[in-house]
Amino acid sequence: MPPTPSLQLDRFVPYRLSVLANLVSSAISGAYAERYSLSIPEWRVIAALGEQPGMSAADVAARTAMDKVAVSRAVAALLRARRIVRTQSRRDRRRSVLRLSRTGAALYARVVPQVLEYEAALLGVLGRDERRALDRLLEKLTRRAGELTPCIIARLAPNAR
Amino acid sequence: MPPTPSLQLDRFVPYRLSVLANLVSSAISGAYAERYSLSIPEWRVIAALGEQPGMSAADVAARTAMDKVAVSRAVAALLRARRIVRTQSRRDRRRSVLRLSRTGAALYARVVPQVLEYEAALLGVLGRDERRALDRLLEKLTRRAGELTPCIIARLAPNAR
DNA sequence: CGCAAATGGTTACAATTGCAACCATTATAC
DNA sequence: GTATAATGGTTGCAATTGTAACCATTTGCG
Repeated sequence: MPPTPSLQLDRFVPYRLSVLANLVSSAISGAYAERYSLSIPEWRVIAALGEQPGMSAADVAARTAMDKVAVSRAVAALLRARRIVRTQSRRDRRRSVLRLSRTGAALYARVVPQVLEYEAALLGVLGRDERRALDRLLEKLTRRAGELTPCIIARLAPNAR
Repeated sequence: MPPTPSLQLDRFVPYRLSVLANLVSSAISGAYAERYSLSIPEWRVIAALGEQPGMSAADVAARTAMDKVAVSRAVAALLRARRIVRTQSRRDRRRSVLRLSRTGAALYARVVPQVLEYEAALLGVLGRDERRALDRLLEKLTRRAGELTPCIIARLAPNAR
């Protein structure tokens, strides 16, 4: 009987999740990074705007779970490359209104099928029921992780902001 | 019929995996980072050595899916803090032999229950069958992602090293 | 109204990270 | 055997990233 409850790394779900997510992320970014010189945050912004045009930077950040600084930098790079265009909201002059440019939309249209193809290849090992189970598990775990995180932060840093 | 097969970010498994893994990782690191001033790579090295003492840096890298540079730096920091000790392999004088120091082992013993507790809380939303399903899915997807990654790399960068 | 607080967004600076080059040692080929 | 390649590990440098501070605008409230 070990004095410490034993931790087996490759039975440990957080670790396994991290390894899997990293594998998948780097494979996906391989599908556009070099080819179109597009960083991961830049791609995320493009993906968000391709799905729902007209969002502000803050909307994009919320939508993609990115940091607002990361969004700001990605937006700056995409503007420089003329892959998106930015206007100002009339109602709230702080808010930007972001859209894909023609170039950006073309890029989006080229990359989307590739990443979907990757996803299909990945999920190809799963049967219909397994996919449904995966969907459900991701949903449940993400919700629970979201509930757990602020609480842990509060517990460990009760004085935080 | 859209000209582009549509990408819905929150139906897209790679994206969902990444969000979940980030949530979980930051929650976990919250359990030791501040408290023991231990970075994520440092904790990974500790965890690997706690589970299997005597590994070399390369072994640790393989075991934890970390970059060898990251391991090297984490090892340097842990040596400075006297949380691990390093000797040299007699048979191969390039290889290091790493072990937790008494301090490191104590740290390990204190952190392990916390991270296990977090894992238990996370998995608490799942029933027995769901946990089994999760285990199986993680295994299948990780294996598949591993198979897919080199192939994609090869396809996109046929001239790579 | 008028002031404090909140929000959107950017910038500066420091800390992390990744990549390539490197040294030392060991394995392989001739 | 020696030359060459491969492996273990570290370091330097550049790029990425996170944090905090900041400006502008808007919101909430007395």
